[in-house]
Amino acid sequence: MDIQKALIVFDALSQETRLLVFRMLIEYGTQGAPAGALSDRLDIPHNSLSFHLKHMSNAGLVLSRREGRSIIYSANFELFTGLIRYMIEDCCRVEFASIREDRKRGSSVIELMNCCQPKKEKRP
Amino acid sequence: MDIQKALIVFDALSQETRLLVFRMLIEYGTQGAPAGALSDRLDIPHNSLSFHLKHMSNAGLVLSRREGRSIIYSANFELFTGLIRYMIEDCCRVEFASIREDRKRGSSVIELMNCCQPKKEKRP
DNA sequence: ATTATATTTCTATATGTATAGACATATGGA
DNA sequence: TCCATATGTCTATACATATAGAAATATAAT
Repeated sequence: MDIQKALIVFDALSQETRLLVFRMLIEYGTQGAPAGALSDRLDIPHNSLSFHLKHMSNAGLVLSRREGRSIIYSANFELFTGLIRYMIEDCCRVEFASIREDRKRGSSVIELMNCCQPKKEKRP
Repeated sequence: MDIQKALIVFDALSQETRLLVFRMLIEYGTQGAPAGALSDRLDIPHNSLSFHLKHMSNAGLVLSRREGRSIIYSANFELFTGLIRYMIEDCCRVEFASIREDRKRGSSVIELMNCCQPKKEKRP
């Protein structure tokens, strides 16, 4: 993940309909759900939803496949976790967040500090 | 962090100038940097930068304080880590990411699964 | 083949956003 | 007070985006 890709993904996540769709797709897991189910559940006209799904698809945030008459969309978890890694590695300081690989478990372990309000020092 | 707040922060991060500014502010740590330093280093007219700093400030992504003639901006790390927590808690499945509190260390520990091939990049 | 279903594409329109010049405000120093 | 410095606000403009009706495409069922 580089900054250009991160911008595209942040943009895809910065619109209410799209974030709602993404969260809903997460419920459906890797199996995904047809566009119509999302359209019905979110009460969004099918053509408007199609516009946003295309936007998310271009950003790589969702994957799609045809099954009969339906097109099944699913969340791209790998891209999403890639964005989280980018945020830790490129947009955080070690004092606030660190990341290390746990190869045995095949995972990245992130430690996020519970920083209180950054202390403002008063000048005499 | 709720969905409305997350949308505002994603939006603030979805524009190149703003993401560059945020990353630069992270370099400066909690101490921050005056608007002019950012304007100079990024070669952006001061009024354009002011527009984006105001945008980021409204989103809560940066904090500011006056020091003499300068206005010092700093990254709001707490908000940023709050967004990461939101992404894990509300936008991920347990199969792909989990979060737990380590109260002794005062931190949240996130485990991100490497869905496919583990990709590791070192920060400079 | 014809029709119904599922979704996308086309189109127009309304709204939001980024940019930068010109001007305004706030502070500190001479 | 006057001036330079640092930053913000106003304004116009160009560009991007969201929305939804209408039409088009692809598939399945009859």
